[in-house]
Amino acid sequence: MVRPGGRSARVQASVHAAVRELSAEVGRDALTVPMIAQRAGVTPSTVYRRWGDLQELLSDVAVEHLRPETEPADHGTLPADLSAWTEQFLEEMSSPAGRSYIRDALLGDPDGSNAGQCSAYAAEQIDLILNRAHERGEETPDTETVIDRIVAPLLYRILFRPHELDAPYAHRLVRTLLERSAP
Amino acid sequence: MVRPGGRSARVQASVHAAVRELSAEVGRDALTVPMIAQRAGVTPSTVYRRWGDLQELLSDVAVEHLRPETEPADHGTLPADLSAWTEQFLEEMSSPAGRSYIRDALLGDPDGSNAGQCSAYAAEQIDLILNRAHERGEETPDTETVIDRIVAPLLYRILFRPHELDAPYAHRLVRTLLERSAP
DNA sequence: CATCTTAAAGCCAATTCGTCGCGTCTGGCG
DNA sequence: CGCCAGACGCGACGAATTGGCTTTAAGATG
Repeated sequence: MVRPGGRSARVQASVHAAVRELSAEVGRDALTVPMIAQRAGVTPSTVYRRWGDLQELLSDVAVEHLRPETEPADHGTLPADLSAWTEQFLEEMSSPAGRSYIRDALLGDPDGSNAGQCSAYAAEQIDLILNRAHERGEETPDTETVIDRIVAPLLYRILFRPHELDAPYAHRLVRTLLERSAP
Repeated sequence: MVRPGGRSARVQASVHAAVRELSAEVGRDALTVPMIAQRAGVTPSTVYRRWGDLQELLSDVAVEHLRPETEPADHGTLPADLSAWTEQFLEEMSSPAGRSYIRDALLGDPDGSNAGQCSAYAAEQIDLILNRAHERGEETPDTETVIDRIVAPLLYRILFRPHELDAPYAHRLVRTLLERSAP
Protein backbone atom coordinates (compact mmCIF):
# COMPACT_ATOMS: atom_id res chain seq x y z
CA MET A 1 0.00 0.00 0.00
CA VAL A 2 0.87 3.62 0.00
CA ARG A 3 3.35 4.48 2.67
CA PRO A 4 2.18 7.35 4.81
CA GLY A 5 5.14 9.67 4.32
CA GLY A 6 8.28 10.22 2.34
CA ARG A 7 8.77 9.50 -1.30
CA SER A 8 5.52 7.66 -1.92
CA ALA A 9 3.52 10.53 -0.57
CA ARG A 10 5.46 13.00 -2.68
CA VAL A 11 4.85 10.94 -5.79
CA GLN A 12 1.16 10.69 -5.07
CA ALA A 13 0.87 14.42 -4.46
CA SER A 14 2.78 15.40 -7.56
CA VAL A 15 0.84 13.02 -9.78
CA HIS A 16 -2.46 14.32 -8.46
CA ALA A 17 -1.26 17.87 -8.97
CA ALA A 18 -0.19 17.03 -12.51
CA VAL A 19 -3.64 15.67 -13.27
CA ARG A 20 -5.29 18.82 -12.01
CA GLU A 21 -2.95 21.13 -13.87
CA LEU A 22 -3.09 19.26 -17.14
CA SER A 23 -6.80 18.74 -17.14
CA ALA A 24 -7.12 22.50 -16.81
CA GLU A 25 -4.61 23.10 -19.58
CA VAL A 26 -5.38 20.58 -22.27
CA GLY A 27 -8.80 19.30 -21.19
CA ARG A 28 -9.75 16.16 -19.40
CA ASP A 29 -10.24 14.12 -22.55
CA ALA A 30 -6.75 14.74 -23.86
CA LEU A 31 -5.03 13.40 -20.76
CA THR A 32 -2.67 10.48 -21.16
CA VAL A 33 -0.64 8.60 -18.61
CA PRO A 34 2.74 9.44 -20.16
CA MET A 35 1.80 13.10 -20.27
CA ILE A 36 0.82 13.12 -16.62
CA ALA A 37 3.91 11.18 -15.62
CA GLN A 38 6.19 13.60 -17.36
CA ARG A 39 4.57 16.62 -15.72
CA ALA A 40 4.77 14.94 -12.35
CA GLY A 41 8.43 14.11 -12.84
CA VAL A 42 7.81 10.40 -12.61
CA THR A 43 8.08 7.51 -15.02
CA PRO A 44 4.91 6.16 -16.60
CA SER A 45 5.46 2.73 -15.14
CA THR A 46 5.13 4.20 -11.66
CA VAL A 47 1.68 5.48 -12.52
CA TYR A 48 0.65 2.18 -14.05
CA ARG A 49 1.91 0.27 -11.04
CA ARG A 50 0.23 2.47 -8.48
CA TRP A 51 -3.09 3.11 -10.19
CA GLY A 52 -3.44 0.43 -12.82
CA ASP A 53 -4.77 2.69 -15.52
CA LEU A 54 -5.81 6.23 -16.31
CA GLN A 55 -9.37 5.75 -15.18
CA GLU A 56 -8.47 4.65 -11.71
CA LEU A 57 -6.16 7.59 -11.34
CA LEU A 58 -8.85 9.99 -12.53
CA SER A 59 -11.27 8.35 -10.15
CA ASP A 60 -8.97 9.07 -7.21
CA VAL A 61 -8.54 12.66 -8.22
CA ALA A 62 -12.26 13.07 -8.82
CA VAL A 63 -13.10 11.93 -5.32
CA GLU A 64 -10.86 14.63 -3.92
CA HIS A 65 -12.69 17.22 -5.98
CA LEU A 66 -16.01 15.95 -4.73
CA ARG A 67 -15.10 16.22 -1.06
CA PRO A 68 -17.11 19.11 0.39
CA GLU A 69 -14.77 21.78 1.67
CA THR A 70 -17.10 23.51 4.10
CA GLU A 71 -19.88 22.33 6.33
CA PRO A 72 -23.40 23.36 5.36
CA ALA A 73 -24.39 26.87 6.42
CA ASP A 74 -26.86 27.32 9.26
CA HIS A 75 -29.94 29.28 8.21
CA GLY A 76 -31.95 28.67 11.34
CA THR A 77 -34.57 26.22 10.07
CA LEU A 78 -34.54 22.82 8.46
CA PRO A 79 -36.31 23.86 5.26
CA ALA A 80 -33.90 26.72 4.76
CA ASP A 81 -30.83 24.60 5.47
CA LEU A 82 -31.96 21.79 3.25
CA SER A 83 -32.93 24.08 0.41
CA ALA A 84 -29.65 25.89 0.52
CA TRP A 85 -27.64 22.68 0.65
CA THR A 86 -29.63 21.14 -2.18
CA GLU A 87 -29.14 24.20 -4.32
CA GLN A 88 -25.42 24.18 -3.77
CA PHE A 89 -25.20 20.45 -4.35
CA LEU A 90 -27.07 20.77 -7.61
CA GLU A 91 -24.91 23.62 -8.75
CA GLU A 92 -21.67 21.81 -8.07
CA MET A 93 -22.74 18.45 -9.38
CA SER A 94 -24.64 19.41 -12.49
CA SER A 95 -21.95 21.62 -13.98
CA PRO A 96 -19.98 20.00 -16.77
CA ALA A 97 -17.01 19.72 -14.45
CA GLY A 98 -19.12 18.21 -11.70
CA ARG A 99 -20.65 15.66 -14.03
CA SER A 100 -17.32 14.52 -15.28
CA TYR A 101 -15.97 14.21 -11.75
CA ILE A 102 -18.92 12.04 -10.83
CA ARG A 103 -18.49 9.91 -13.88
CA ASP A 104 -14.77 9.55 -13.32
CA ALA A 105 -15.32 8.64 -9.70
CA LEU A 106 -17.82 5.97 -10.66
CA LEU A 107 -16.05 4.53 -13.61
CA GLY A 108 -12.51 3.90 -12.56
CA ASP A 109 -13.62 2.15 -9.45
CA PRO A 110 -13.69 -1.64 -9.67
CA ASP A 111 -14.58 -2.25 -6.02
CA GLY A 112 -16.95 0.66 -5.58
CA SER A 113 -15.02 2.24 -2.74
CA ASN A 114 -14.64 5.62 -4.40
CA ALA A 115 -18.30 5.82 -5.24
CA GLY A 116 -19.11 4.81 -1.68
CA GLN A 117 -16.89 7.62 -0.45
CA CYS A 118 -18.84 10.17 -2.50
CA SER A 119 -22.08 8.91 -1.10
CA ALA A 120 -20.63 9.11 2.39
CA TYR A 121 -19.71 12.76 1.87
CA ALA A 122 -23.32 13.62 1.04
CA ALA A 123 -24.63 11.54 3.93
CA GLU A 124 -22.33 13.36 6.36
CA GLN A 125 -23.52 16.75 5.25
CA ILE A 126 -27.14 15.73 5.51
CA ASP A 127 -26.58 14.20 8.92
CA LEU A 128 -25.19 17.47 10.11
CA ILE A 129 -28.17 19.42 8.86
CA LEU A 130 -30.66 16.98 10.37
CA ASN A 131 -28.90 16.86 13.73
CA ARG A 132 -28.90 20.61 13.93
CA ALA A 133 -32.62 20.66 13.18
CA HIS A 134 -33.27 17.93 15.73
CA GLU A 135 -31.50 19.93 18.43
CA ARG A 136 -33.70 22.88 17.62
CA GLY A 137 -36.69 20.66 18.26
CA GLU A 138 -37.80 20.38 14.66
CA GLU A 139 -39.36 17.23 13.25
CA THR A 140 -36.95 15.70 10.77
CA PRO A 141 -36.98 12.86 8.27
CA ASP A 142 -34.06 10.48 8.59
CA THR A 143 -30.90 10.59 6.53
CA GLU A 144 -31.78 7.66 4.31
CA THR A 145 -35.06 9.27 3.38
CA VAL A 146 -33.35 12.50 2.42
CA ILE A 147 -30.92 10.56 0.28
CA ASP A 148 -33.73 8.67 -1.45
CA ARG A 149 -35.91 11.70 -1.98
CA ILE A 150 -33.37 14.39 -2.85
CA VAL A 151 -29.88 13.15 -3.55
CA ALA A 152 -30.89 10.11 -5.60
CA PRO A 153 -33.30 11.93 -7.93
CA LEU A 154 -30.78 14.70 -8.52
CA LEU A 155 -27.99 12.32 -9.33
CA TYR A 156 -30.22 10.18 -11.48
CA ARG A 157 -31.04 13.18 -13.58
CA ILE A 158 -27.47 14.41 -13.66
CA LEU A 159 -26.27 11.09 -14.97
CA PHE A 160 -29.14 9.93 -17.13
CA ARG A 161 -31.13 12.96 -18.15
CA PRO A 162 -28.92 16.02 -18.03
CA HIS A 163 -31.45 18.17 -19.85
CA GLU A 164 -34.36 17.90 -17.47
CA LEU A 165 -32.82 19.42 -14.42
CA ASP A 166 -33.01 22.86 -12.89
CA ALA A 167 -33.25 24.69 -9.59
CA PRO A 168 -37.08 24.73 -9.45
CA TYR A 169 -37.11 20.96 -9.79
CA ALA A 170 -34.65 20.65 -6.92
CA HIS A 171 -36.73 22.93 -4.73
CA ARG A 172 -39.81 20.92 -5.54
CA LEU A 173 -38.05 17.82 -4.24
CA VAL A 174 -37.26 19.51 -0.96
CA ARG A 175 -40.74 20.92 -0.60
CA THR A 176 -42.62 17.69 -1.23
CA LEU A 177 -40.33 15.81 1.09
CA LEU A 178 -40.81 18.21 3.98
CA GLU A 179 -44.50 18.89 3.62
CA ARG A 180 -45.36 15.22 3.91
CA SER A 181 -42.84 13.97 6.41
CA ALA A 182 -43.42 16.67 9.03
CA PRO A 183 -46.96 17.99 8.65
CA MET B 1 -23.37 9.45 -40.46
CA VAL B 2 -24.38 5.85 -40.39
CA ARG B 3 -26.14 4.97 -43.57
CA PRO B 4 -29.40 3.20 -42.92
CA GLY B 5 -28.78 0.05 -44.95
CA GLY B 6 -26.18 -1.80 -46.91
CA ARG B 7 -22.56 -2.23 -46.00
CA SER B 8 -22.51 0.18 -43.05
CA ALA B 9 -25.35 -1.64 -41.41
CA ARG B 10 -23.68 -4.99 -41.95
CA VAL B 11 -20.46 -3.73 -40.41
CA GLN B 12 -22.31 -2.34 -37.42
CA ALA B 13 -24.17 -5.59 -36.90
CA SER B 14 -21.14 -7.79 -37.21
CA VAL B 15 -19.07 -5.62 -34.89
CA HIS B 16 -21.81 -5.64 -32.26
CA ALA B 17 -22.13 -9.39 -32.62
CA ALA B 18 -18.38 -9.78 -32.26
CA VAL B 19 -18.45 -7.80 -29.02
CA ARG B 20 -21.18 -9.98 -27.60
CA GLU B 21 -19.51 -13.22 -28.62
CA LEU B 22 -16.09 -12.26 -27.42
CA SER B 23 -17.20 -10.80 -24.15
CA ALA B 24 -18.84 -14.12 -23.43
CA GLU B 25 -15.75 -16.05 -24.48
CA VAL B 26 -12.83 -14.14 -23.05
CA GLY B 27 -14.52 -11.79 -20.59
CA ARG B 28 -15.36 -8.17 -20.91
CA ASP B 29 -12.09 -6.91 -19.46
CA ALA B 30 -9.95 -8.75 -21.98
CA LEU B 31 -11.61 -7.18 -25.01
CA THR B 32 -9.48 -5.17 -27.39
CA VAL B 33 -10.36 -3.30 -30.53
CA PRO B 34 -8.10 -5.34 -32.84
CA MET B 35 -9.55 -8.57 -31.44
CA ILE B 36 -13.11 -7.42 -32.04
CA ALA B 37 -12.28 -6.17 -35.50
CA GLN B 38 -10.76 -9.46 -36.50
CA ARG B 39 -13.76 -11.44 -35.29
CA ALA B 40 -16.09 -9.08 -37.08
CA GLY B 41 -14.09 -9.35 -40.30
CA VAL B 42 -13.22 -5.66 -40.48
CA THR B 43 -10.06 -3.66 -39.99
CA PRO B 44 -9.36 -2.03 -36.65
CA SER B 45 -9.29 1.41 -38.19
CA THR B 46 -12.92 1.02 -39.16
CA VAL B 47 -13.85 0.49 -35.54
CA TYR B 48 -11.78 3.45 -34.41
CA ARG B 49 -13.33 5.67 -37.04
CA ARG B 50 -16.91 4.68 -36.32
CA TRP B 51 -16.80 4.52 -32.54
CA GLY B 52 -13.74 6.50 -31.52
CA ASP B 53 -12.60 4.06 -28.90
CA LEU B 54 -13.45 0.82 -27.17
CA GLN B 55 -15.51 2.52 -24.49
CA GLU B 56 -17.91 4.14 -26.90
CA LEU B 57 -18.39 0.85 -28.69
CA LEU B 58 -19.08 -0.95 -25.43
CA SER B 59 -21.47 1.82 -24.49
CA ASP B 60 -23.48 1.22 -27.66
CA VAL B 61 -23.61 -2.49 -27.07
CA ALA B 62 -24.53 -2.03 -23.41
CA VAL B 63 -27.54 0.06 -24.33
CA GLU B 64 -28.82 -2.78 -26.49
CA HIS B 65 -28.49 -5.14 -23.57
CA LEU B 66 -30.42 -2.77 -21.36
CA ARG B 67 -33.38 -2.52 -23.72
CA PRO B 68 -36.28 -4.38 -22.10
CA GLU B 69 -37.31 -7.28 -24.28
CA THR B 70 -40.85 -7.75 -23.01
CA GLU B 71 -43.50 -5.38 -21.80
CA PRO B 72 -44.34 -5.50 -18.10
CA ALA B 73 -46.74 -8.27 -17.08
CA ASP B 74 -50.31 -7.38 -16.15
CA HIS B 75 -51.20 -8.48 -12.62
CA GLY B 76 -54.52 -6.69 -12.43
CA THR B 77 -53.69 -3.87 -10.03
CA LEU B 78 -51.22 -1.02 -9.95
CA PRO B 79 -49.48 -2.09 -6.75
CA ALA B 80 -48.98 -5.60 -8.08
CA ASP B 81 -47.74 -4.41 -11.46
CA LEU B 82 -45.39 -1.87 -9.98
CA SER B 83 -44.03 -4.28 -7.39
CA ALA B 84 -43.37 -6.93 -9.97
CA TRP B 85 -41.74 -4.54 -12.37
CA THR B 86 -39.57 -3.03 -9.62
CA GLU B 87 -38.47 -6.45 -8.50
CA GLN B 88 -37.46 -7.45 -11.99
CA PHE B 89 -35.75 -4.15 -12.61
CA LEU B 90 -33.75 -4.51 -9.43
CA GLU B 91 -32.76 -8.02 -10.27
CA GLU B 92 -31.57 -7.19 -13.75
CA MET B 93 -29.80 -3.99 -12.85
CA SER B 94 -28.11 -5.01 -9.64
CA SER B 95 -26.60 -8.22 -11.00
CA PRO B 96 -22.93 -8.00 -11.82
CA ALA B 97 -23.76 -8.11 -15.52
CA GLY B 98 -26.39 -5.40 -15.16
CA ARG B 99 -24.08 -3.16 -13.20
CA SER B 100 -21.36 -3.44 -15.77
CA TYR B 101 -23.77 -2.67 -18.59
CA ILE B 102 -24.89 0.43 -16.77
CA ARG B 103 -21.35 1.49 -16.17
CA ASP B 104 -20.38 0.86 -19.78
CA ALA B 105 -23.40 2.76 -21.01
CA LEU B 106 -22.48 5.76 -18.88
CA LEU B 107 -18.78 5.59 -19.48
CA GLY B 108 -18.42 5.83 -23.23
CA ASP B 109 -21.08 8.43 -23.64
CA PRO B 110 -19.74 11.95 -23.96
CA ASP B 111 -23.03 13.57 -24.94
CA GLY B 112 -25.28 11.58 -22.65
CA SER B 113 -27.45 10.19 -25.42
CA ASN B 114 -26.93 6.56 -24.50
CA ALA B 115 -27.69 7.21 -20.86
CA GLY B 116 -30.77 9.13 -21.96
CA GLN B 117 -31.86 6.12 -23.97
CA CYS B 118 -31.64 3.88 -20.89
CA SER B 119 -33.73 6.29 -18.91
CA ALA B 120 -36.25 6.39 -21.74
CA TYR B 121 -36.59 2.62 -21.65
CA ALA B 122 -37.55 2.69 -17.99
CA ALA B 123 -39.91 5.60 -18.54
CA GLU B 124 -41.69 3.71 -21.33
CA GLN B 125 -42.23 0.68 -19.17
CA ILE B 126 -43.57 2.77 -16.32
CA ASP B 127 -45.82 4.70 -18.66
CA LEU B 128 -47.33 1.46 -19.82
CA ILE B 129 -48.02 0.31 -16.28
CA LEU B 130 -49.53 3.63 -15.29
CA ASN B 131 -51.72 3.88 -18.38
CA ARG B 132 -53.06 0.44 -17.78
CA ALA B 133 -53.88 1.35 -14.19
CA HIS B 134 -55.48 4.57 -15.30
CA GLU B 135 -57.76 2.73 -17.72
CA ARG B 136 -58.83 0.49 -14.89
CA GLY B 137 -59.89 3.59 -13.01
CA GLU B 138 -57.09 3.47 -10.43
CA GLU B 139 -55.52 6.59 -9.01
CA THR B 140 -51.96 6.81 -10.25
CA PRO B 141 -48.93 8.97 -9.59
CA ASP B 142 -47.31 10.36 -12.70
CA THR B 143 -44.32 8.88 -14.47
CA GLU B 144 -41.85 11.45 -13.24
CA THR B 145 -42.83 10.77 -9.67
CA VAL B 146 -42.32 7.04 -10.09
CA ILE B 147 -38.91 7.69 -11.58
CA ASP B 148 -37.96 9.98 -8.70
CA ARG B 149 -39.29 7.70 -6.00
CA ILE B 150 -38.36 4.26 -7.30
CA VAL B 151 -35.98 4.22 -10.24
CA ALA B 152 -33.68 6.94 -8.97
CA PRO B 153 -33.19 5.52 -5.45
CA LEU B 154 -32.53 2.06 -6.85
CA LEU B 155 -29.97 3.26 -9.32
CA TYR B 156 -28.35 5.52 -6.79
CA ARG B 157 -27.77 2.56 -4.54
CA ILE B 158 -26.70 0.31 -7.37
CA LEU B 159 -24.08 2.81 -8.42
CA PHE B 160 -22.97 4.37 -5.16
CA ARG B 161 -23.78 1.94 -2.37
CA PRO B 162 -23.97 -1.56 -3.76
CA HIS B 163 -24.07 -3.14 -0.33
CA GLU B 164 -27.21 -1.51 1.01
CA LEU B 165 -29.69 -2.85 -1.46
CA ASP B 166 -32.15 -5.72 -1.39
CA ALA B 167 -35.66 -6.69 -2.38
CA PRO B 168 -37.33 -5.54 0.88
CA TYR B 169 -35.88 -2.09 0.37
CA ALA B 170 -37.29 -2.00 -3.15
CA HIS B 171 -40.72 -3.05 -1.93
CA ARG B 172 -40.62 -0.39 0.75
CA LEU B 173 -40.07 2.21 -1.96
CA VAL B 174 -43.11 1.03 -3.86
CA ARG B 175 -45.26 0.86 -0.74
CA THR B 176 -44.44 4.31 0.59
CA LEU B 177 -44.96 5.82 -2.84
CA LEU B 178 -48.39 4.30 -3.31
CA GLU B 179 -49.77 4.71 0.17
CA ARG B 180 -49.19 8.42 0.11
CA SER B 181 -49.97 9.31 -3.46
CA ALA B 182 -53.31 7.48 -3.65
CA PRO B 183 -54.83 7.19 -0.18
C1' DC C 1 -30.33 1.72 -66.56
C1' DA C 2 -25.86 4.06 -66.69
C1' DT C 3 -23.40 7.36 -64.29
C1' DC C 4 -21.90 10.31 -60.72
C1' DT C 5 -20.97 11.54 -55.86
C1' DT C 6 -19.50 10.75 -51.61
C1' DA C 7 -19.56 8.48 -47.13
C1' DA C 8 -17.44 4.77 -45.34
C1' DA C 9 -14.15 0.76 -45.46
C1' DG C 10 -9.63 -1.25 -46.60
C1' DC C 11 -4.70 -1.12 -46.37
C1' DC C 12 -0.16 -0.06 -44.66
C1' DA C 13 3.29 2.69 -42.30
C1' DA C 14 4.54 5.59 -38.39
C1' DT C 15 3.75 6.63 -33.84
C1' DT C 16 2.38 6.07 -29.24
C1' DC C 17 1.01 3.42 -25.36
C1' DG C 18 1.07 -0.31 -21.91
C1' DT C 19 3.70 -4.12 -19.76
C1' DC C 20 7.53 -6.48 -17.88
C1' DG C 21 11.96 -7.65 -15.78
C1' DC C 22 15.72 -6.11 -13.29
C1' DG C 23 18.60 -3.08 -10.63
C1' DT C 24 18.58 0.85 -7.36
C1' DC C 25 16.97 3.60 -3.72
C1' DT C 26 14.44 4.90 0.53
C1' DG C 27 11.70 4.90 4.52
C1' DG C 28 10.57 2.14 8.54
C1' DC C 29 11.96 -1.20 11.99
C1' DG C 30 14.55 -4.20 14.90
C1' DC D 1 23.16 1.64 12.75
C1' DG D 2 22.17 -1.57 9.40
C1' DC D 3 18.79 -4.63 7.41
C1' DC D 4 14.83 -5.28 4.17
C1' DA D 5 10.49 -4.99 2.01
C1' DG D 6 8.22 -2.02 -0.82
C1' DA D 7 8.38 1.53 -4.29
C1' DC D 8 10.69 3.85 -8.07
C1' DG D 9 13.68 4.43 -12.44
C1' DC D 10 15.22 2.59 -16.71
C1' DG D 11 14.98 0.30 -20.99
C1' DA D 12 13.07 -2.75 -24.24
C1' DC D 13 9.46 -5.31 -26.29
C1' DG D 14 4.80 -6.21 -28.09
C1' DA D 15 0.36 -4.36 -28.78
C1' DA D 16 -2.64 -0.70 -29.74
C1' DT D 17 -3.80 3.64 -32.02
C1' DT D 18 -3.49 7.17 -35.55
C1' DG D 19 -3.00 9.18 -40.26
C1' DG D 20 -2.72 9.32 -45.29
C1' DC D 21 -4.08 7.33 -49.36
C1' DT D 22 -6.76 4.14 -52.23
C1' DT D 23 -10.86 1.43 -53.14
C1' DT D 24 -15.65 0.09 -52.67
C1' DA D 25 -20.50 0.48 -52.92
C1' DA D 26 -25.00 3.01 -51.49
C1' DG D 27 -27.95 6.27 -52.98
C1' DA D 28 -28.98 10.16 -56.00
C1' DT D 29 -29.57 12.00 -60.65
C1' DG D 30 -30.92 12.30 -65.29
